[in-house]
Amino acid sequence: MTRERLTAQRLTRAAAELADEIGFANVTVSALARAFAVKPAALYSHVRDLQDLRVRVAALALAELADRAASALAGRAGKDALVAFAGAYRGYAKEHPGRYAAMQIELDGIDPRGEAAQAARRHAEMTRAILRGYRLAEPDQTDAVRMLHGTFHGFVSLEIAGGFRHTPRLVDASWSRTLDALHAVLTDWPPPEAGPR
Amino acid sequence: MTRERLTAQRLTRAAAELADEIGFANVTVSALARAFAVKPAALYSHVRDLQDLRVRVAALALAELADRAASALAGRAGKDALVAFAGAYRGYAKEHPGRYAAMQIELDGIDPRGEAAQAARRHAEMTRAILRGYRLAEPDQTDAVRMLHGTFHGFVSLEIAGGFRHTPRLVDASWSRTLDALHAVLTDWPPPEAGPR
DNA sequence: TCCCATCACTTAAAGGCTTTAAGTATTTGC
DNA sequence: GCAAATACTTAAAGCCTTTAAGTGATGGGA
Repeated sequence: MTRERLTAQRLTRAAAELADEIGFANVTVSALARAFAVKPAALYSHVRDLQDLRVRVAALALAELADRAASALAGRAGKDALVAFAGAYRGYAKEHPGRYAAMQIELDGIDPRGEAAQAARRHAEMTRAILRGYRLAEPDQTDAVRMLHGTFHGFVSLEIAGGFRHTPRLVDASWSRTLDALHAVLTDWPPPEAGPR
Repeated sequence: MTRERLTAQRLTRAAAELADEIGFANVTVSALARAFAVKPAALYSHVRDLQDLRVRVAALALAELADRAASALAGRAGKDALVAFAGAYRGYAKEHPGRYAAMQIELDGIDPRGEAAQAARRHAEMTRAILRGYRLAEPDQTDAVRMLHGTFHGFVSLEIAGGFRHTPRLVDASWSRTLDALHAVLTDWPPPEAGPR
């Protein structure tokens, strides 16, 4: 019974699977060891500790999402690109809620040369690429990047958390109209202090 | 030494304090018991279990935020109301990161007649009140409520998580411009499929 | 081919967490 | 002033993380 040897990569992938199945918060060294029919202590040769494992899952998810977003973006521009990128984001989050949750961990003390930080940079670059279609100059571009990121993340995480389930309106429809609204406001980005009224 | 008796309310309040200090994820029955110089088991007369404690903190936070938002909204309308509401939301989240995190727990299996669900309903009502200034009919109103909620939550939680710290631009400025953009798009809410280009 | 070192995992153990059950002491109501 | 309820402690089981030491298989060198 020469079972497959453990590696950090295999552990990370399995942890990501587990996260989608039982929730990111329930991904523990013990649970992962059980999945490999191995004692918990065995994992510590491959992964520093639980925190390390979780950061690895976050990095995996970030990279996967960046890949998917890049594919979605390929060959598109303008509103098309916006919708495709947003769709990739939302689709990934809904297919992989555990991985998505992993991405939300504090990325503060993370190695800026690590895979996670690199994937995060790819995301930012893609968002800026979308905005190129709208001809926004700095600092408007940065503001718009932040607004887009915030809107995507906020909408999707409220949707996953069930925050929209109390109103019958289809969430897909609201998502679509939210993208229409974002497109409109990017097309005609208002100057500062557009004035009340 | 007649120390103050424990109650669910006092525990909840202390847990909220603790959450802001050490992070919501680190609020445990043990830590809370320590704060009261009491054995962990003592808490179980007042609170069903850890999950119950956490839901109580979430409900407290939701109610506090609803109060603050209501004050901010009083006597305002139009963009003024939007900015005040959003400011209350962001201010609360930044002052009380632990409580804010508590609000993000799955509210799925929650008692719909409980304090938490009630506070959530107050939030939705206030958001709709803001939108009254923009004369949106259903289903646009629901879509806009979802977009606003999502944008506020997403922006603020990315900010707290440190997602904006890699660009020098002041976050306050981006927040302000994001509100300008929301105001603009609410003022001139685009019809469905506004068409690419 | 044999041996030895390394590797990959197990065993063992300490310490923290949640949660229940049973015990004790204090307070409360009559 | 006494009995009963209350409020907390003690005790214990079970699960978690993490480190250290142990074991057996593997594979490279002679």
